[in-house]
Amino acid sequence: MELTKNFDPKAIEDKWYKHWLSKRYFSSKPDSRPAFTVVIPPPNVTGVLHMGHTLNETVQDVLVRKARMSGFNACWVPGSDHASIATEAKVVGMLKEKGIDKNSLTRTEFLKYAFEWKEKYGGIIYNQIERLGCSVDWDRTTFTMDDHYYKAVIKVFIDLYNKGLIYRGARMINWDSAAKTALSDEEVEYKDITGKLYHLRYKLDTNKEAYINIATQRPETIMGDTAICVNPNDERYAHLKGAYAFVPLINRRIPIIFDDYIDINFGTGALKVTPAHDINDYNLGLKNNLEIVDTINEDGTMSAAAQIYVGEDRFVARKKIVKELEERGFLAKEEEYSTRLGYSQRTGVVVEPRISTQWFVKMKELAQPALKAVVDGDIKIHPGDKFLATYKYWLENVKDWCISRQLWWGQQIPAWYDPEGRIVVAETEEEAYNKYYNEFGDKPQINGEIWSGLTQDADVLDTWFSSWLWPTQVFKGITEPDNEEVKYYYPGSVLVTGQDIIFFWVARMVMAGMEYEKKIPFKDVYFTGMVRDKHGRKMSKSLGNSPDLLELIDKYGADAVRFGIMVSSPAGNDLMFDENSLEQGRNFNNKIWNALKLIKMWEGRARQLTGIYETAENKFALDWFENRLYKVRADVEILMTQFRLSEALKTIYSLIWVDFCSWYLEWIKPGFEQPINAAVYNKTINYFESLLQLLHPYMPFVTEEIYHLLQEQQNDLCVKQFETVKPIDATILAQGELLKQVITTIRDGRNKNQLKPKETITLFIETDIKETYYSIKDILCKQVNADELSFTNEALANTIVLAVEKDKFYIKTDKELDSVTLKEDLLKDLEHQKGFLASVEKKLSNERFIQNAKTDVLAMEQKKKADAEARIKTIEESLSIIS
RNA sequence: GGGAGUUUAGCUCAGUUGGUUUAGAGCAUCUGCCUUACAAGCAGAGGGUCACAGGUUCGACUCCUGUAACUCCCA
Repeated sequence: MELTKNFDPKAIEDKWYKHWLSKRYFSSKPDSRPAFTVVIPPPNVTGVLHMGHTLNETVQDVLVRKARMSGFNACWVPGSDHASIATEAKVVGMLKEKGIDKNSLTRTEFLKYAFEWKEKYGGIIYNQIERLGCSVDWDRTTFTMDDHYYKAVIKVFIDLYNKGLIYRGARMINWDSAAKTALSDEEVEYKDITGKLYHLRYKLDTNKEAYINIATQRPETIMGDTAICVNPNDERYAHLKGAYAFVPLINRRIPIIFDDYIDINFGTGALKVTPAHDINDYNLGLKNNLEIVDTINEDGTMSAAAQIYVGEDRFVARKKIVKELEERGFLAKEEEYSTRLGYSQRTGVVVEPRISTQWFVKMKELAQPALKAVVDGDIKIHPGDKFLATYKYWLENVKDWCISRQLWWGQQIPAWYDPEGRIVVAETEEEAYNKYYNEFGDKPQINGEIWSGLTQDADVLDTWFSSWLWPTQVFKGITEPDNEEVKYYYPGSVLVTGQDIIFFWVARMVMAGMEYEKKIPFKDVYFTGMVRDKHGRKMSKSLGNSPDLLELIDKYGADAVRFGIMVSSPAGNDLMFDENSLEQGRNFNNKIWNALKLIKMWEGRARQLTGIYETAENKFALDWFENRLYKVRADVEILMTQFRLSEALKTIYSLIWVDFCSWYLEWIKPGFEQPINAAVYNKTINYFESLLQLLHPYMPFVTEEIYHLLQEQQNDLCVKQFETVKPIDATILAQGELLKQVITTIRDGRNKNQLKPKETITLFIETDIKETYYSIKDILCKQVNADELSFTNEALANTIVLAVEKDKFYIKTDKELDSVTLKEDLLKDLEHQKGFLASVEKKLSNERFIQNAKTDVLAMEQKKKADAEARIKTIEESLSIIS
């Protein structure tokens, strides 16, 4: 069989993914094995996978594939959420292009368009997950607007309402004037900006010539002013008790009130109170029974109540009002002012504080068990406790959750109102009627006529109000409580997600899990960092620094993308994404491919040759590598349970590239066109298979392909189970290290003396432990291109002298030697060793050290001292024979 | 303003209860090699007063205090 020069990912990725699917390796049914359950953090249907998702999905796939190969029944549930605000905006935009106004449609008609849109674009994400090689159970794909899921959300709403944990009320909420909906506190992002502080003159009615100056950032809201407030301890305003002032431009007469909430030192010390447009003013208003004048419409334009500039956008109105205030002498001064403004996470517009009647979830009660689960350690957060404090803080200071959204795309709130505003909450309209009848007695009468209808709340629920049920409802735990699947798969094993949604999603899932399953939803939470570009900037559409996933896969291959993103992703830290690391992944693919090519060259030459297998160097190489393999297997096992996935990958990478390719294969490599012993060949195949298996969770495609090219296989690597790790022989590992060190030292000596790789040498070893070299001397000769090796008991003149540990090596060659460099190197080493010895001796001559240090530490120091002295002696002897 | 975290080689990071050869890896750099698996490669090398200043200790990258810079969260 002819193998291509380089590995070509394109040729095999699709083939293997289809093969795995056809074997149904990714589909899971409850059985006698322990479950390993992961639910995908549902990306929203409007999007494409960005690099953050790529990191996230890769981490999950590594964990899931590893579990599947380690005796677990691995179940990874894919899906997406409906993203009410974002999707509705896209659908409205799509309709607009078709010349259709949303308001001209009925709710049902609109939803039909929305579902069509979802069918068309919602699959993009799934295709990307597939291309990345993710081993998700596609039969379990769940969408938060599926029928059963919709029912679950409604059921939970009703249940919490009946428990008194959901209420409806008028509150100051965050209003998104572009999406025309309320937002939860978590959906507001604050940014520092430089604004302006306007000092305005309000005429007092005590004296026609007297004014009071107030400072405001929002002059367009003065028409909503219903008071001016000053601090009762502020002497400047003490005389104004009981006084009134007039709002500029509209001349409303408003009282001057006193409250120590006011900061005397801020602005002018006098605050205009606009209860409809500021949360603090709202509270002041409640306290002082002030009127609420709402001057801004839901689309952000000035309302009729504003009296002037009606219909103008709030920011346009601001400019015009400032101009008019200035012209009419009400503007005392303007100053620069740095402040923070809230922006909508979804639409980016400035959030408008607005009084509005909305639905809320009481969070205090739900938060308690969720806090306890993490504090008690039932749920472990990784890495370390980096995010524990954030989680705790939020739950300890949690505020009620505004869950109603003024949209159509989502679960419609199951509340019905009569014309007097009385509420019943029920699953269906019919049930609502019955409930209403039961609750309020006879059918209500309006204007003496029999009343004929209840109206359902037009709003839908926050998308997170459906996502928080994800770990249970993907197994229908809400709609069919205690069913076999939820009993088997819940709680999940690990949740992998970004630290940015710790409140939105993670904390709330724990709440829902504790409330409805009475159990935590997952045992471990692994937070990935944010993906940045190589300059450390956030990836964003506007910067254009976010690469296209499919293009990257086309260019480097899925395995290389997975490698690149995992290798540069230490747990929890931000990841500086750099295409260099993908290149490294591609090179790694190629390295493994070439190891395959080398071994395949031997296939036809593998013969049972008497005596050859049992040569000492073959046996040494085989034993050494076997132990290296076990050592790394054990290390990787530990690293992975600690979620140190990046380190585990680096460890495997180095085992394959350095230990296997650079050392082991060179050691067992037969001479040019020479036969190889069949036993050595077969063991090498087995080692290679183990390496591929170890790497498979990270790079599934290339490993599966090579696994099958190595030899005829009865199974697939994808589901090949790991064998238990055998005990490790530390002695042979140490011997291997010594051998590598000797080889490297001699090669360095060759290099420094400009010996060409092809020039052979004669090597002499002066050592007390000759027997150590018996099993490795043939490897040594091969690796340093020595045609002759012998032992000596004395220093040899006119040779290159090198020292490793207590042993000395003499290289004899025809070439003229660079004794100056040689001497310099030895002197440098001598100096280093002497410095080291001094530091050890200093320790050992300290009485308090002798008294306090543990015996094994003491013994170690004494050994260090003896070793250092021996090395110094070796080096000095070597120096003495260099002319 | 409050809280959390980070600071180790040019870059990205390890360094597990303070002692393990006077700090490790990958990438990048430099030198030499087209050696019959691989130039997307091979062989070798150089590079760090562990942010700064104190303190605890026989001993500090590791523990404590302070300072500085950066990042994130909250108001």
